[in-house]
Amino acid sequence: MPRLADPALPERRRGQILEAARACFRERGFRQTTIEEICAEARISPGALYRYYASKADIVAAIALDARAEAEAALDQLASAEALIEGLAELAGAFLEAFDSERDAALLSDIWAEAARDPILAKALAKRDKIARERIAAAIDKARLAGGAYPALNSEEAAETLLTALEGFALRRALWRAEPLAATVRRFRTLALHLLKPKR
Amino acid sequence: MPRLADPALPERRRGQILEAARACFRERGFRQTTIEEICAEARISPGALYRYYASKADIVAAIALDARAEAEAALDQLASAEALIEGLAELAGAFLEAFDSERDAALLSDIWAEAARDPILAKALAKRDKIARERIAAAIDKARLAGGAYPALNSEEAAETLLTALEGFALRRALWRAEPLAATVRRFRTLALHLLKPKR
DNA sequence: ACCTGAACACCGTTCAAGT
DNA sequence: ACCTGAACACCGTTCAAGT
Repeated sequence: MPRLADPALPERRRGQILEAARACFRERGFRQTTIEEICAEARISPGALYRYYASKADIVAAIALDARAEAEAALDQLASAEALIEGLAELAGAFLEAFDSERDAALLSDIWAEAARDPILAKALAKRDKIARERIAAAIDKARLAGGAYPALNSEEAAETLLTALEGFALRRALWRAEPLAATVRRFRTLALHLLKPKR
Repeated sequence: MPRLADPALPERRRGQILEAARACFRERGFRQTTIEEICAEARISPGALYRYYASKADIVAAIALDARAEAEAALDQLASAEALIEGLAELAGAFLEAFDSERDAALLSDIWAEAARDPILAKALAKRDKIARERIAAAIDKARLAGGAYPALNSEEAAETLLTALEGFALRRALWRAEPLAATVRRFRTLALHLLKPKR
C-alpha cells in the first residue's frame, strides 16, 4: 500500500477520458453519446469517470478549450507573417480546419450551446477570444505602419469583426458544408481585404 | 358526437403549445425545460402534446422558423430602402433584436446545435437563408446601378458574407452581451460599408 | 376524434462496498 | 487512494383506457 499515489495518474486518466470522449463525439455527436459509451471506450467505470470530470458538460468544455488552443497556434504565424492578409487567410484556414471533420461540425455548435448556459465555459472562451483579438489587432497595427491597412482603422474593432465573421463561416460550414474549405478561406480573404486595405 | 371535428382545433393546439414552450424556454432555456413543464403551461397532457408535435426537437424547430420569419420581415424594408447601407443596418437591427431578449440568446445556439443533427431543420433554415441571400443580392445589384456599390462586386457572395457576419454577431451577443445593440449594428454597418461601397 | 396519465425506456449521476 | 457497478432520479415518449 503506497503512501503516495502515482502523481501522474490523474492527468493520465483525464487524457484517457478526453480521448475516448472525442472519439465518441466524432462518431455520434455530443448528445447521442452516453456516459456509458465513453466509459466503455476509455475502459473505465462511471464512478471513476466522475472522479475526474464533474459532468458530461465539463467534458465538452475541456474538449472545446483544447480545440481552440490548437487553432490558435496559427496566431504565432500571423505575428511573423510578411503580408497581413495572407497571414489572416492562413489563420482562417487553420481555424476552419480544426472544426471541419465530419462530426466536429456538430461539436462546434454544441460548444456554443453549452457556453450559453455554462458561465465557466463562456468565460474561458471569452478569455481565449480576447487573446486572439489582441494578437490580430497588433498585426493590423504593425501592417499599418507599412501602409498595409487604412490609417484611420480601429484595429481592435476590425479584429473583432474578423473573428466574428470567421466564427460565422465556421458555423455555416458546420451546418451545410457546401463548398471546399479553400473557397471559404477565399471569401474570408476578400472580406479582410476590403475591411483593412486601402485602395483594393 | 359531431361527425366532423373542429377544423381549427389542430392549429389552435399547436399555437397553444408553441406559446407555452416559448415562455418556458425564455425562462429556463431549451434543455432545462421539461415536456411536463410545457404541458403544465399549455394546460394539456403529454399524450396530447405528442399528437401535435413529434418531439421536443420538433418544437424548437417550429420556434426557430417562426423567429427567422419575423426577422425577415425586415427584408421588405430593404427592397424599398433609399440607401443600401442604411437598409442593411436596419435589417441587422431587426435580426439582432429578434434574438436578443434575456433567454432567446441561448435559444439561438440551441437552434444551431439542433440543426447540426436534424437535417429537416437544417434544410428549412437553408431555405430561409437562401431567400435572404437573394433579396440582399438584389438590393446590392440595384444600388450598384446608382453607383452605390463596387462595380466588380459579386453580389451573391457579398450577401452571404454579410449574413455570415450577422449570424456571428448575434452569436457573440448571445454569449457575452457586452455592448448595447446599437453598437453592434454600427459595427455591422462599418463592415457593410467597407465591403460594398467604393471610396468610403 | 381527441384526450388522460400511468408506465416504459433510457441515461446522467451517486454511493455503498471493495481492494 | 482509487475503483466498481448496482441503484437512483429524472425525463422524453408511448399506449391502453376513457369520453
